[in-house]
Amino acid sequence: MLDRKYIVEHAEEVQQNCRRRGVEVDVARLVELEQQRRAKLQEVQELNRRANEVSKSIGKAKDPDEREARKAEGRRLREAKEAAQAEHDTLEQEILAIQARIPNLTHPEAPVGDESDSREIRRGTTPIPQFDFPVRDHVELGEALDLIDFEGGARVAGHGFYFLRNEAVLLELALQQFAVRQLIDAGFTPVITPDLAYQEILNGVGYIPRGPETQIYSIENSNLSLVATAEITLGGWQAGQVLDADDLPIKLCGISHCFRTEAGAAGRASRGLYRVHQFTKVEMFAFTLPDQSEAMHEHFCQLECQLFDALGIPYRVIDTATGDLGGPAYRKYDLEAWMPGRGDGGTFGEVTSASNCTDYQARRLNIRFKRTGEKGTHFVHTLNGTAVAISRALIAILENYQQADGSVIVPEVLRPWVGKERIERCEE
RNA sequence: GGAUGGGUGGCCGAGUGGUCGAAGGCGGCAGUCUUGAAAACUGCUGUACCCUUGCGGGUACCCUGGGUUCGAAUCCCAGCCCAUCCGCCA
Repeated sequence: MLDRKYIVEHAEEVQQNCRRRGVEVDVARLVELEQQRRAKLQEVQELNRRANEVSKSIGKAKDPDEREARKAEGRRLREAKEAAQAEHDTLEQEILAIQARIPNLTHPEAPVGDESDSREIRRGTTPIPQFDFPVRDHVELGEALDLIDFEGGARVAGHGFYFLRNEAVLLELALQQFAVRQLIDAGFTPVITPDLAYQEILNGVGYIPRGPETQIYSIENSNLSLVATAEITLGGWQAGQVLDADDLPIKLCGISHCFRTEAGAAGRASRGLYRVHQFTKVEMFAFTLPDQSEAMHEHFCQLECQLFDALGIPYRVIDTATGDLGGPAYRKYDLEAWMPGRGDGGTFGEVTSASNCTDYQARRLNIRFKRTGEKGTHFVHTLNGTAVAISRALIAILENYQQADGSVIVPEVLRPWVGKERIERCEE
């Protein structure tokens, strides 16, 4: 959510920003309603003030008649106040409905346009592999090597679920270990978070559970939902808190399961592990001072690159275009790994994403900071970035490291945890 | 699942109808003292919003939503959440 005052004072700029981000919102209408609301608020406050005055005077009134007259006066004022308050609240609701749809401001260097305008800003150190044999995709490899069981997953929980088996299990654990290790070294506090969160937390972070187009699984008869990412729980962790400026920035890396309904995603390039209903993810998250967030964003992107370079997976980094940023992000870098088995002859597929949400999430989650000795509070900035989304990382590893004989080499950095150099199945 | 007890300021914790935005403590800020620091002592110290060029003034907020009342942190109703104990269980 953007600051109301800022919207009113920069209506033209905000309207323009909405256009660029492909969101249709009537900012002028909000400004108009806000003016009405303020006038109404003054009316409410004035009536309240007078009613309070009357109430205080009742104790002093000696004469019973006088007393009754005062009471009647008080009653009348409170009723008038209630009426004005109701009008005010209606306005407030209308304003909020508009305000909630306004996306975050945008970094001036973010490319303007839709997905096709996103800008490639960098490549990984690993070159795209050339194969002199027919390339298999991860589904074939996973089946042949007995690593992934989609049929079993579907039997138990439906399409989009799967069993990881054998070395795939070791790879998942190794990826977690590897990522968490690197991040601890980079000063992150490792955290395993709940896999469920309250509605208000989801909303604060910017997810909308229980809508018709929701991506979120909700628990019946409760206001809990399964999280779609640890961003939700890590951001929610400090909801409603006032942090000490001296404690910032706070850098966390959280491991959680991620659940997504992927409603309406059928038919998209989503074979195998690419678009699943559950996966594990190691997520980076930071609470920072406002003037720290841009540097932290670069830091996140840097770390993601470092991880995928170390894994030996080719990738490119995308500076996401305005139309593709979603609501909360001020700027977003996506890291797209080369997936040789995807599409026709291989394509890049998104594996991580790092967003600077500035104070957009913090305002909804009500996370502020205070400088010692300074009056008042300010909203923190929040950032999130994927370290490793296991399912997609698995795709990239299996497909890039496949060999002519159908085996898959284990990335060197993961061998300590996987315990072998090569994944292969002996014919029985 | 059963039984209790709770949700009050940055934190802890008093407060059962007006004098309560709220005692006390911690933390923070300023000062006295000290070569400096610590300790001790003194004073100040919630948040949001509105009006005002400024000085300043006002309104709301004691989990949420209803209700009673001229007036509610305080009384009534409903809900949400948290904690502890017991049972069950990895």
